[in-house]
Amino acid sequence: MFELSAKPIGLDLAQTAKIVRRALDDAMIASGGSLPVWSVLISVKSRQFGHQRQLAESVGVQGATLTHHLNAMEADGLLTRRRDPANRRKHLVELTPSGEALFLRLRETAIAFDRQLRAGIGQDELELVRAVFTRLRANVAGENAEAREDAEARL
Amino acid sequence: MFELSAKPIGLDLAQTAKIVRRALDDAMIASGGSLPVWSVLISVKSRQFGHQRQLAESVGVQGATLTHHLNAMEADGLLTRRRDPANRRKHLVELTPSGEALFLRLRETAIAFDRQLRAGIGQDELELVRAVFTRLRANVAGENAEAREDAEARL
DNA sequence: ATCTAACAATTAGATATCTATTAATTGATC
DNA sequence: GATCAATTAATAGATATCTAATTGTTAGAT
Repeated sequence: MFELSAKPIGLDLAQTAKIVRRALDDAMIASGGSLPVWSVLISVKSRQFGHQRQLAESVGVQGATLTHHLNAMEADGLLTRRRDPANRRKHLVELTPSGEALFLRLRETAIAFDRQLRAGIGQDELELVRAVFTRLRANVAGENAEAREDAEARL
Repeated sequence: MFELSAKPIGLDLAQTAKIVRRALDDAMIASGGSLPVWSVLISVKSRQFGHQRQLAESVGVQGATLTHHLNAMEADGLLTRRRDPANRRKHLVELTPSGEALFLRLRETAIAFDRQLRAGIGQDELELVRAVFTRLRANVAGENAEAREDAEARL
């Protein structure tokens, strides 16, 4: 209609991701957490003694966003932060027993959600989708570089 | 490791969507708009004389979020809102010449972005990915219904 | 030893989104 | 015709995210 493909793949991707993310968030809330809380919990568990910089990357948010969630989770008694004695710029993040318990509960929810999510989709199809995802990310990485050059050119 | 598949498809979906969305937003900003602005512009153009309720659905946000963007875009002189004489509860949203001009500019950006995004991906692969997206949405729709029942059961 | 650059986390301020509530209008029923 | 329910948009208040600036700490250079 506007010379755009009937439905740009980026639009389909965004809408699907929004629906799925929302559903997972709902499920996590019903289990006493939230999607960001689950992301932080699994990242902390996956790399014991991780510092916040690594942690933020693992969660997939900026450092400031992580600080925000850690504040809330520390206030809720899910984790503790203390200075790394070896390098006092760094904070060591560790789960409390309460945090461990919530991790276990949310893990069940995540497993059930993932099972439901991939129902009726073959392993080969999933592999192909993952490959396309990889290509999509690579394609916009190039796009980004161009946009950055454009922006710099205007300075 | 935690009995979750190496990388849940939902996680891959979310991360890819975030990267692509961000890249498109950057491109739109470089062209003098933003992703939400582009979404509103194309939705308004697609359904001339649309009311806000339909418009919000088309954009994929809640009514309150649309109001927020319309306020900003009206302040920027991109569109006008006026009462529908036939039903004064409804507002008619229309683009100004400035809004039309921005639409044309951002359309170029969107077309270029979509071309870049799907580079090196075959039509058959895209079809399969779309089919998987449809299945993912259907799968979480069921999940949602269950969560809702759970929530109600607890009241 | 001091000074400067780099690094880690936090804070401040902005945007985008949501749900719940309110205000205005319409239509239907008594 | 008055009242009550439904509809539409706006507002209020919350959460999640970002970038930019700030604070404290470390390491390297002179």
